[in-house]
Amino acid sequence: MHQGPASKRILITSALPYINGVKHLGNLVGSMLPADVFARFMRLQGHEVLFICATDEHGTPAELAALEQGLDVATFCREQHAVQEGLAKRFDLSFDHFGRSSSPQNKELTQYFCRRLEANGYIEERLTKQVYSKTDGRFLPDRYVVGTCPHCGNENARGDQCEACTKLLDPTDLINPRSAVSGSADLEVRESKHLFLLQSKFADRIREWITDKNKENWPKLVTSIALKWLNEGLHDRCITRDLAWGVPVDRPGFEGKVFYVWFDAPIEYIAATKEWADENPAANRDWRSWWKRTGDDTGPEYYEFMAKDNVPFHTVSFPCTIMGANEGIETTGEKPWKLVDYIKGFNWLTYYGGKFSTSGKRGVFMNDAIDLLPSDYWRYYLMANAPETNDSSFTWEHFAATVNKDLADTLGNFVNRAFKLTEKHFGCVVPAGGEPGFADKDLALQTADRLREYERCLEAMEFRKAAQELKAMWTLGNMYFDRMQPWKSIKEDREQTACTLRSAIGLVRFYALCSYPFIPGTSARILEALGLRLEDETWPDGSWPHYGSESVEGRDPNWREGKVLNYSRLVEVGREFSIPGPLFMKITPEQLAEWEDRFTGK
RNA sequence: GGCGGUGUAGCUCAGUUGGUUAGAGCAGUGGAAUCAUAAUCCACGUGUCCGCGGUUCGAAUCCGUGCACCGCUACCA
Repeated sequence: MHQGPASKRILITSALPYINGVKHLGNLVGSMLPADVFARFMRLQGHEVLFICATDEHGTPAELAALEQGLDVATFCREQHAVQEGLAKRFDLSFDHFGRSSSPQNKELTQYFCRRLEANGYIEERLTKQVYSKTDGRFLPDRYVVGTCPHCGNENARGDQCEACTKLLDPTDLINPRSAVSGSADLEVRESKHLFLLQSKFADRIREWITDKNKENWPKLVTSIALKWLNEGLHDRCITRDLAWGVPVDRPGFEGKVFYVWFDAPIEYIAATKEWADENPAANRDWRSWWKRTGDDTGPEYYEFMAKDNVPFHTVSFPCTIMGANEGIETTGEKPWKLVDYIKGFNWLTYYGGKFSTSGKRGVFMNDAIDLLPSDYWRYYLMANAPETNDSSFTWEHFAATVNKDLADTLGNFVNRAFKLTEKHFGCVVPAGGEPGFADKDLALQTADRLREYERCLEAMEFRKAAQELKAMWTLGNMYFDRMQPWKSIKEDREQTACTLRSAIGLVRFYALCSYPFIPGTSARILEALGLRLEDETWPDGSWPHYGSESVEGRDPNWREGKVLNYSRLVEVGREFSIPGPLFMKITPEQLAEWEDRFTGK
């Protein structure tokens, strides 16, 4: 892939999947997958992209999951990281680096940010009271203390809230409190010293930042969640915990304490970039250049992808960390750290209208999905139905219908009929002869309009609409076939038919490239059938063979220089191809029934 | 309890600042075609825009209210 002259630097991060267990399709479509589609689009356009993700490894759930499996937490995390990295590969998630929040780099940077914040007066020591379980030998987060609700008598109320009567609770409100970890009732309240980040001091600055002009094109979901937090009043936030697993607090009197997972997790975006640089010293990767503003220049464009549960931490908490650390940073000879330029937030993907649930094993998980079907099936379906402006519902019926109709029947079948028909009459060689006529130019113009809209949608990260445009472009190929009827014209005009089939094969190459962000595996298969390599390809634009303005001018009010591609010249005459066979297998009614049954929906 | 979101065609969803006969895809019905994975293409929408009330020349859109579902409520992440 070539880097164009107008090349931009684009930093993309996906919300970090939590280490605890395999992620489900909702997690995938909410951050990692759309970020990947965007990264692939931008790379193919010739921009310099750095795409960062990592596992979020700290926190109580990781410790407890390790305990349950009889592993020490470090081993557990190492294993689970490998599992998630393997799944990311199988879904063709093209991270430049898939890091770990437990890395030394993150330890170093987390401690650094805390020091910067303290230097600027944003850190305060406070005494807190917390429940300690002697049997478990640990402090318990509020919701890991269970007992009888004083309001409704529910015997399994959690220490933060009773789920039966929805009343908010303190762990000390509970009658007969016990540990959710061991069931032990041997609990006591102990005092503990902790660090607080004085977020309340940032309220005005965060509000100003979130409401400035540049945020007007952010998803409404994102700004409204941020404003909700601001309107409720920013609380100072405890950023340390009495746990063994995490980034240690490097401060006298804080031995045995670690930073709160939500403090160190976003910093891992930066730390993972350093991991990426450190893993290949010979490449001289300048990780700071991705995270620093440089003089008047604001540095790279930075995009974050996440589901709505993550939005507060990326619109409020992490920006506080960055803003607080940046104060007076010039005096240390350092440049300021970058704030995010665009947050793409997603709603929930539901499973038959209900919640995907890891603990309840409800829904479809990445490992199960990828064992059933190749990644492109999932990638296309999920992005075409991404929960962008609203929650959206996964059902097996809908999934099967989409795969069968769009991928197998519209795209797969078009590619197959183009290859098969050419083979039948000319062999597996791109045929010579003929000249494009009215219908060819009509196809080119219509496709150009679709392509322009498709590009606009992808740039704007409107993935659902982008998928619609993509499918519409595939349909134009089928329409072209039905209009030209090469199976009929071959009997009267072999030259003209050669041109038609050559154009169809040109369309095939075109589809391989423009579909690449969504279905990279299929793109690769198509290009391979044509004897082409992705590394040599570019986004279909003016550098591709196109009609000169005189050819179509006067007929088209939407004429745009260099964008109306001449499909009869997209693949050169005489090039040999192979027939890849069906690109997509249809999902049968039997499979559908079996999967619905196995993944207990409804 | 508080806050927020959602409720649009059988299904999944779009509907920019209120502006003519409310949209797309799928499903369904009819037709054309037969190169292809029985795949394609064309045509076809009488929808109390959740209910009620209000503002307005005009409301799916704004306001009030009721109902239903969902989420968050800061120590799960």
